[in-house]
Amino acid sequence: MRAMAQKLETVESFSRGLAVLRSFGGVRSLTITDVSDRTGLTRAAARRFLYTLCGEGLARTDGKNFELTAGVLELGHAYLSGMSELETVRDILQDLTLEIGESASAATLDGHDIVYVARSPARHRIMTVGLAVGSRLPAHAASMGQALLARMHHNELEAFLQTSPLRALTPQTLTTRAALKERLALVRARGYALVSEELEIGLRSIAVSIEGRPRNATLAINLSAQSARISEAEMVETYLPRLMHAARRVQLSGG
Amino acid sequence: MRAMAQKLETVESFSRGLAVLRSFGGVRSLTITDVSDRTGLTRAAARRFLYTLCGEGLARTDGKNFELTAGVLELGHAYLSGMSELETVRDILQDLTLEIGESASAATLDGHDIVYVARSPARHRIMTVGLAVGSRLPAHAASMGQALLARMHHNELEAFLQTSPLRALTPQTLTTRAALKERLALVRARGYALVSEELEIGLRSIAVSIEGRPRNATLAINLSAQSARISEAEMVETYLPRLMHAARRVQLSGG
DNA sequence: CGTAATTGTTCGATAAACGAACATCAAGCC
DNA sequence: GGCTTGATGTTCGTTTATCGAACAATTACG
Repeated sequence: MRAMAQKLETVESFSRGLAVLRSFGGVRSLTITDVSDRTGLTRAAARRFLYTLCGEGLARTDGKNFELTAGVLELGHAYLSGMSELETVRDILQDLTLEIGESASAATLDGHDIVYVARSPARHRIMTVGLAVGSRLPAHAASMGQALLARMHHNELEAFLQTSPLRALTPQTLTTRAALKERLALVRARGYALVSEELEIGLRSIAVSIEGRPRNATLAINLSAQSARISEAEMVETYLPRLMHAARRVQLSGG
Repeated sequence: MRAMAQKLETVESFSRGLAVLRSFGGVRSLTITDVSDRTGLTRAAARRFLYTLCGEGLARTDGKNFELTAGVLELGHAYLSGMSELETVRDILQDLTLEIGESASAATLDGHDIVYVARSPARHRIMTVGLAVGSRLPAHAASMGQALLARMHHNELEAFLQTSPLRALTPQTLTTRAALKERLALVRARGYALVSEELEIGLRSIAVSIEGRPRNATLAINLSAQSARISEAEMVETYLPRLMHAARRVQLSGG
């Protein structure tokens, strides 16, 4: 798609503006010069885009510092509100959490990452970084990522592997194409992805993909737990049946 | 802020692009002509912006229909990730839900709406429309909205009332400035906002705002229940103490 | 099949966006 | 306090990015 953009007319100022919006990631407040540094735009350009965001109600300024407003969430909401099945997915995930006492999530693939689209957290946090809708994690190291990659057509998967860094997050992360391909073959054979300590030390999760969805709207759901609390065998034995039942419910709901 | 934009240099193409992005709200898939109709842009302009979104990985197309991708969530995430206190807020809301068995939420004001920034849903859904982070509701009819409006400075509140439609969502909604002002005075005097069936028939909720936050970063939390399950008096007696305790925890956490 | 309407696209013209230069502010030193 | 230097914010003539009218392609209907 990025290659495609080379041949078709686009609006460069829109891209630049989006870069300005993204430059707020992780920080609350930025000056014109901060944004200029983060985006590579001139201060004059950064200023114009920031004032545009303010004019749209997406940012505010005290004259020196700029902050995004909650109105920005409306942009993400444009995507979520187009997914009519998402309410049902949330309810089903919540049932899972009540039943099992562990966090349940749904994610889709975007580039080399999974993106969380729904979450039902358990009371006890198990990852060092809190996850929310919109959070991204490297697909190769995440159970939902592997479940979705396993379903990709061969050419698509090759393209993914050619361009994905396969970064090591822990000593357990699969960082070679051969290792990941072997794992994905196993995922395909078993019908689920089980990931232990590849994403984070102490984290184990199991995922399945939702069948019957269009190729460009794939979705996976998972359950995560601390690896000290449950063995792989036990996760398969006690979590997997319920997870597959939930997946079936999502599928039957038109999800 | 919108008036301010008249005097300052902005990038009109960025605004137009954002309008294209927003035009996907509520639908999954749009053609060039659909977007043109929804935004008032020419088909040629709509096409350029759509292809820009595709080039940024925020949309994809089969050559005819365009859909947003999950990458759009990254834009909303730019706002959420700048709120360092949000993880703690989520945890605290979840404690509330576990304790009481009802949905707990946090929201901020944006224009005439509240915008949900965190949610801990109860198992039983109580509103006809599911809420998620990024969901917006009219502030005047929502308990968190009233809690936040009650804390506004006089001039600010007057400006809000001058421009807000005060739309009736139910026969109980407060739709006159006088009625709303009277309610807000009561909210101020009591220290909490109690809203019954003003937002939706069958829905009762109680909210408090978080003290000690900067004027432009106000936050409120609430508990919602079916009005048939709990009376106003009982909500005040059993929910309010816990809600205020949670608010205190949020405040002390730097939230 | 032929016609009309609708939808998607091209490219010369225009005006929107650009950034170099200027103005203002802040910090440090005497 | 005054002066100098460096950093930050802004202005406006110039440039080029974006524009939409007109054309091409596709679809729908009789």
